[in-house]
Amino acid sequence: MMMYIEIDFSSDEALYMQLRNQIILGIATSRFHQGMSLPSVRQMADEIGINMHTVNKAYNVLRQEGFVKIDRRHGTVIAVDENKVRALEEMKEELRVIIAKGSCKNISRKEVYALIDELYGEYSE
Amino acid sequence: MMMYIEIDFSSDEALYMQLRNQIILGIATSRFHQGMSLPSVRQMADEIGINMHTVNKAYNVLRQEGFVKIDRRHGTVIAVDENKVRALEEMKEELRVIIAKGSCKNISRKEVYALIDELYGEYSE
DNA sequence: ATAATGTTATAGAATTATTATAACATTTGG
DNA sequence: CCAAATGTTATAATAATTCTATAACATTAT
Repeated sequence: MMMYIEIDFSSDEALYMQLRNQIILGIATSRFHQGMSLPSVRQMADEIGINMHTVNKAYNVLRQEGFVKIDRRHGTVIAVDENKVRALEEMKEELRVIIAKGSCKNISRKEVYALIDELYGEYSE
Repeated sequence: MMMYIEIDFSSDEALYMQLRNQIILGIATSRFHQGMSLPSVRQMADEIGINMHTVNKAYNVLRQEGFVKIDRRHGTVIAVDENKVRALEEMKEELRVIIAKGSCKNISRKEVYALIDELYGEYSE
């Protein structure tokens, strides 16, 4: 099954992080849904032209972050763990410097709201 | 002049990025203001116990991002370049995966607004 | 049984991050 | 004018991370 994952080999972002991001974006846009199996590490590696271990690393990051469950029987399956408290804490830390940067550049709260709305528009609802 | 920069040597984040972040946070919280000189690369390196070149790297990233100007005469000086269009574009890209992650975890737009408000509260205004 | 799964181990190459010296031209301060 | 300080550049070495390459393993699906 084709996943149509886009990897930019000239990017400075690590391949396993690009893959991790693509899968998170895929879940957010409902291309990937709860219970759906991801290709095996070997299939995914073949499809996008990278090494098996790089895929494995991405899958394990996703497991650590509560986006998939990895089971010997069914491979890697989308399974979003909704620990909202933890997710909110993580988001706050991830936003800290980004918002500081915006504040320095005189970006208002409402302008950030608008960006949030744009992005939420691209995702669910 | 003491800058009270906090570096975590056990963090997985690169030292030069930690320093870059601390300075951006310092500007956002008005600890550092427009026109203020940062310590020379050698002084800063001594103060926080890292190498001169690592500081130099951080300063050059900050210059690239429009937070300081580096002048042979006055050293490195806080000078925020307010290219708002560019800043908004950068912020949108930085938010993309973070918001996708939140959307997966059922974090609502309003909950993100609240986080933004909390963080803006820590900064200017 | 055969094939496919994730996992583990080992090894090597490539890139990045960090430190260490040293030197340079320029500019500041006494 | 002279000494000290500035950012910059060069070179080198070490460490850590990233990515690839094989190979093998136990478990599970068909």
